[in-house]
Amino acid sequence: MAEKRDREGTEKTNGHRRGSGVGHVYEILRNEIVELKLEPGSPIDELQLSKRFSLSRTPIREALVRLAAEGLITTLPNRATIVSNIDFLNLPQFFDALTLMYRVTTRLAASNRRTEDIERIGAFQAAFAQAAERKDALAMISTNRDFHLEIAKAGRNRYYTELFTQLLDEGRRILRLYYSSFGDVLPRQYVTEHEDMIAAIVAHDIETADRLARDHAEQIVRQIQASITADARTNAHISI
Amino acid sequence: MAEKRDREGTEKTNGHRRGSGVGHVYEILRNEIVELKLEPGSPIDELQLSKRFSLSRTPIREALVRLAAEGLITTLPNRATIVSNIDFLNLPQFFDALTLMYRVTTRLAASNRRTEDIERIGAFQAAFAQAAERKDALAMISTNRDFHLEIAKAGRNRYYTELFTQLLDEGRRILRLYYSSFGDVLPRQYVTEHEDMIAAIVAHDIETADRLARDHAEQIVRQIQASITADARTNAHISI
DNA sequence: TCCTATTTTTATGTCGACAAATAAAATACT
DNA sequence: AGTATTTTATTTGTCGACATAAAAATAGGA
Repeated sequence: MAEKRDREGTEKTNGHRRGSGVGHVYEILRNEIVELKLEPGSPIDELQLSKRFSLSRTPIREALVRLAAEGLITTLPNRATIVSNIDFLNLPQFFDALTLMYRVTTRLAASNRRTEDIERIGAFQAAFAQAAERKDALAMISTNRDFHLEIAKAGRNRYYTELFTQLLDEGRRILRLYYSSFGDVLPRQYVTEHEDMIAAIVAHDIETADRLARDHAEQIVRQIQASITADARTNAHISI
Repeated sequence: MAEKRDREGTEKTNGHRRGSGVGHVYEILRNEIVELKLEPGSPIDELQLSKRFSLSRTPIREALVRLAAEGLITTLPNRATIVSNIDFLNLPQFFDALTLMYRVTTRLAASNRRTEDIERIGAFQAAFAQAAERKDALAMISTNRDFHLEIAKAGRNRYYTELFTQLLDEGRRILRLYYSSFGDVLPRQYVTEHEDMIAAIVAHDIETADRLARDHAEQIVRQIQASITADARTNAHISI
C-alpha cells in the first residue's frame, strides 16, 4: 500500500530516474575523491552514503565497486573501504607513465585531429587561461586536465585516453595536496605552452607536438616534485 | 559458545567463503570471455549465473560491474548485458597501443629487472616453448600472454602493467577467433625471439630490448592481420 | 597493572522479494 | 488481413532484512 503512489505520477518523488542512481553516485564520489574533499585514507561508510543519496545500499555498493576497479578506493575485506592513499613510493612510475601519455596523446592528436576538435580544445584552453589570469590554482588544475583530455580524445585511441584519464586524475589528487604553491610560479608559461601545442596540432606537426608535450610534462613533473620537497613536513602525517 | 563456528565443520556447506564469491565469479567469467567460451554478443543472464554459482544475484551483479568497468561486457540500460563485441573498427588503435606497451614494458624490464625475475620469466618461456613444440596454438596464445605479463611485472610500473593486461587479453580474444591458422607459421621464430628478449633483459640492454619488443609486436600484429584477411568470410556473421 | 578471554557493537556480504521498464504476445480495430 | 493497442512475461534495478566477520568494549585473572 505504501508504494502505490507510482501509479499516479509519471515521476518518482525521489527525483532519481531508475538506473541513474549508480552512475550519479559514482560521478559525485569520484569528483570528491579527486578533489580531496574525501581525504586519502578516510573511511567510506555505505550506510551513511545510503542515507545521503536516499538510496539503498545496493546501488551505492555498485558505485563503490566501480571506484575500486579504478583504484580510487581500497576495500579491506570484510572490514572497511577507504579512499586510496596516494602512493608516494611509486611516484617515479607515475611520472614516467604520465609523461609518456602526454606525448602519445598529443602526437596522435596532431596526426588524427579534425577541424571540429580544435574548437573544443580551444574552449578548454580559454578556460585554463582565465584560471591562470586570476591565479586560481584549483581551477588551473581542473581545466588543465580537461584541456589535455580533450586533446587525447582528438587522438582517438580509447586505450590511451582511459589510462590518461586515470593518470590525470591521480595527478589532480597529488596537486591538490600542494595547490597553495601551484599558482605562484609562471602561470603565463603554462598558457603559452598550451597555445604552442594547439598550433602544432592544428598544423599536423607531429614531431613538434611530441617535443612540446614532453617539455610540458617535464615542466609539470618538476612542479609537483618541487611542491613535494618544498613542504616535505606535511608528508610526515600521511600514511604510506 | 566457543564451537559456534565449528558446528558444521569449518566450511560452509556452500563451499564458498564469505566475500570470496564476487572474486570467484569475476575470475571465472573473465576467463570464459577471454577464451571465447562466451561468444562476443551473447547475452549474460544474471539469474542463470545465480543458479550456476549458487549465489544470490547481488554478488553476481558486482562481478558484472567489474567486468563492465574493464570493457569485457556491455550493459544495455534496463535491458540486457552482453559480452562485448570485438571492435574491428578500432583494431589499428589496438595495434598501436599493444606495440607501445610491448616496447615500454620490455624496456623497463631491461632497466629494472632483478635476478629473481629472470627465473619466473624463464619458466613461462619454457611453457611457451613446449606449446610451440607441439604446435598447440591455444596454449601458445595463453603462455605468450603470461610470458610478456611477467616481463611487464619485472618492469615494475603498475600503470603499464594494467593496460598491458587489458590489451593482451583483448588480443587473446582476437587470436582465438583465428587460432586455427596461428600454429601453422614459424612457431620456432617466436621462441627464438623470446629468448633474445630474455637475453637483452638479463644484460640490461635497454635499446636492444626495445628493438626486439618492437619487432616481436609487429610480428604478432602481422600475424593477426594475416589471419583476419585470410578467412575474411568468417567475419561476415560477426556483428560489429 | 597488564594481559587475555568474552561480550557487544558496528559495518560488511548476502539473500529473497518487489517494482519498473522493455520486449514479446495477444487482442482489438479499421 | 494488416496494423495499432493492450496485455503478459521476462529481466533488470532497488529495497529492507538477516548473517557474519572483525574491531571495540568489557570482564576476569595472574
